[in-house]
Amino acid sequence: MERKEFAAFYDQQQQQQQPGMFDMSSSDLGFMDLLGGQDFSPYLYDMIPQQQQQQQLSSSLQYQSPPPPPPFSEATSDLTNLPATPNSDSISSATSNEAATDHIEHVNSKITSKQEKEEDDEKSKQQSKSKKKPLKKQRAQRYAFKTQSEVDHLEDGYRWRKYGQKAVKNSPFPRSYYRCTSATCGVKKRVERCSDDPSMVVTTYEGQHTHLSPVMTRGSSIGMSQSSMNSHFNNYGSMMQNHYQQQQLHHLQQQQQQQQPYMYNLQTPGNYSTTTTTTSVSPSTSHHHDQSRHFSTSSASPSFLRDHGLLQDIVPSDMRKDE
DNA sequence: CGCATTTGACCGGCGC
DNA sequence: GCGCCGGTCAAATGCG
Repeated sequence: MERKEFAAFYDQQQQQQQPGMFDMSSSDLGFMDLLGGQDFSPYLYDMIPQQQQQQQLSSSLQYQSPPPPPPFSEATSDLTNLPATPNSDSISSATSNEAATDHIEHVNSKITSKQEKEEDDEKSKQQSKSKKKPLKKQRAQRYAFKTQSEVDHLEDGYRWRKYGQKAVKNSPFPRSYYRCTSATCGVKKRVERCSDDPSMVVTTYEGQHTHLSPVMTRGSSIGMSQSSMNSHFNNYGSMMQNHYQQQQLHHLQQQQQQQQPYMYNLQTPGNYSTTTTTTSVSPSTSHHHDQSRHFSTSSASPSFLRDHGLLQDIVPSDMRKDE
């Protein structure tokens, strides 16, 4: 249900047409595909159960969650160069409709060309803007997070410089563009508020940091003790790194098995939480597929993927004592 | 003073 | 070719 909402939201954001047209399975596909399926970018986003959301909203919780920083480039290795994921034909089997798929592919190609252009532009500018050959360049990896938050720009441990803001079509909320302030790091992120649900903030990361988070080496500024913040981000960073590797691993397995997308849940309980839960969620609320297939939560999975509640996200698996 | 933000201009892709 | 749109630039401004 939540994913459907998000897919519809994204659809509106992108094209303002056919809202609510996707069914569950195509929604899942659509989102994954739109945002990163082609270049094998795992997309993480919030999938808070609706009941829980409503509870949070009605109780007017000051609910903020720092979106997790993308993994460092070292963590991805050459797995990022995997071939494009063939998704539309293999996943949209059950109830997806072709119009949605076409639309998704269209938008996806749009994104591709845009990104290629941006990267080309950046290169050509750096090289004294002489001639620019449209070299095929690999897309930067992108990660989208949907987060319930009252503030637009969430702390994630990195320092960002805002370089633009644009009005979003059919949305009263603007989209902000940020770049990582680190000189050698070209990571960007976009932050926009969901027009359908103003309490939700969509953060899209593009690229991977080539450096450690500043809060790993310095203090933080969001009301935590330095030790707890360092602990949080260190653990979290390593978790995400592991997580990311696992995603890629499982993606490979999934491609071989059934090429199913996987979904994650990112949500943060509590006020300006210092914890972020990342749990596996079966795609399409798993109508017709073996849940363990999408994200190996079974015994075959690493221990950090087992359900330890919040603990699994805060304490690295090798520091926990599994009962 | 150095850095971050704001904001209008600009650019290129795309659809008509 | 034109207009729309998403994304970026960069000068002006703000702030500690």
